[in-house]
Amino acid sequence: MSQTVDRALSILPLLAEGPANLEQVAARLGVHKSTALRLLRTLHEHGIVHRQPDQRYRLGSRIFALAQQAVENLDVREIAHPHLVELNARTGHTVHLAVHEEDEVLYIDKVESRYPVRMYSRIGKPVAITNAAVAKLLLADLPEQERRAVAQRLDYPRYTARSITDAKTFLAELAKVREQGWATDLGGHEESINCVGAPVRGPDGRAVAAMSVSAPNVVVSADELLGLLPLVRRTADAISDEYSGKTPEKERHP
Amino acid sequence: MSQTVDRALSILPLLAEGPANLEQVAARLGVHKSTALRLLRTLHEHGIVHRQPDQRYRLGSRIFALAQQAVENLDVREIAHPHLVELNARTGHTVHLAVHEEDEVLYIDKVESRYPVRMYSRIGKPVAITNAAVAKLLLADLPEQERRAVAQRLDYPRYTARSITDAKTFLAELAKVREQGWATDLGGHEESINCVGAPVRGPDGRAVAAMSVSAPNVVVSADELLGLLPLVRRTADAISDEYSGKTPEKERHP
DNA sequence: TCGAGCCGTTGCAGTAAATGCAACAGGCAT
DNA sequence: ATGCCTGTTGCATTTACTGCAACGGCTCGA
Repeated sequence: MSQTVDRALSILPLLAEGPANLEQVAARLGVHKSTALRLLRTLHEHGIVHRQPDQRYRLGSRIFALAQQAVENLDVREIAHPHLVELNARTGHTVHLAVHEEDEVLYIDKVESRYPVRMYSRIGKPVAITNAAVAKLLLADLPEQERRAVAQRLDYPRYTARSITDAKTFLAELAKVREQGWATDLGGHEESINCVGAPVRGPDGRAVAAMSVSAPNVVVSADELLGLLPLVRRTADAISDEYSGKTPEKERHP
Repeated sequence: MSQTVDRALSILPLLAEGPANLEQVAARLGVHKSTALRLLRTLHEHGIVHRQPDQRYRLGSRIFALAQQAVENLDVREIAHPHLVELNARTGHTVHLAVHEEDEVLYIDKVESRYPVRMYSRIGKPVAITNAAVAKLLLADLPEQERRAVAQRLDYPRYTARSITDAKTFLAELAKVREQGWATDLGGHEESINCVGAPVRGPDGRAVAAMSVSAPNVVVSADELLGLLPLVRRTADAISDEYSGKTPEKERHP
């Protein structure tokens, strides 16, 4: 739409490949040297572009600062909420969103089941970290050393007969979750409740949150709940994409 | 220099603060809505700006992708080299640059001492990881869990009487190094050789490399070498800034 | 149901601002 | 010293950016 800006922005991916001098930039833009110079100057004034001692141009610190500030000011909950609502509308079950924080995993959003039977949980409340699907997802994403250390520190209460009650089993479960990219909790926390969940990832690929769908046995069987897995994963991926600022393939013709 | 580009770039820090709609952007730029719209469109086409479902604008994934690609294609050695040469010119001693890679710390650049007595080292060769100043610096920067795990895995050869020979001592030394932001090796690897070093940090604050000045006892005493510390640190910081694309305060009037 | 208000979008005419040219300048190597 | 290579500047041309005003879609309230 705006030619000047268009040209200026086209410089960025070019410089991301590595340092380049004025002539190279001008050549790849297909413009006169003087034009390229003025564009680079403007980018330079904004700190987007950095000038090396050898006069060549590179991407500058401002790019890093902007990227960092942008993620800091992003609110997962705000972005995720509409997706959670939609998933709840489609399935009718309780949907949770959780984050990891200092050896705890906390619910930060929840959309209640439309069925009369509901499970107990509250926004801001720590989850059953050794069994909840969202906890497995978030801990599975940690680097190996830290994952092992955390697993050692935890308590393993036997909520039910199917609870995970030791670090070794837990780590094995995390490895599986890490591998497959989704997690379940089949009666490990509350006897009659099953969950299936998937991670929400940020622009760097790390899990920033996790979401799950929970339902009691009496409403749907574990197998039926697992049938929702593709939908849950698609939802989580959609949140990830939106959180990362990715624009999905949409508009074909204007 | 270029008004259009200047305005377009001014939008970025504004959006980094959080999502904003067209009017807000136009207002803060001091331009007509239609002008802001066209700028945002251009930014959008380049993926720099993302449009949320609620029509508001945010920074897009391209920012993150660019920042990431830029650091990947950056060569610390290339940037550091002139600084190392200058430091060597000023001090006369051997200057090393090293990086951390899979439980090893490797020399990736070296500027030889001007004195006849030289120390043995080679580019590409692993350093004495339990004693070298550069190794301490790079390992001290790891997250605590990983640092502990690495320390356990290492061997602790007794090169000299002053070598570090156990994990506990090593971890204590790393903690000290982490705290003070610089490191030494006083005869821990070779009896008669002392080193003093400082870390090179990337835009995110993590150490991407470390550099050191080494000299034999017969040329300068350990105390004299320590006198070079401020210079070494300034050099390392200068490399860090340049690596991160920071432009130091320079030009006052054009 | 209708209408008012809010915001984003579009077409257009005027002109400001970007472009390319050509000449200059500074550095480096021959 | 001299020539080449690359970045920089002043200027005339005209392109393409701007602001205006009118339109359109949507939401909210009467």
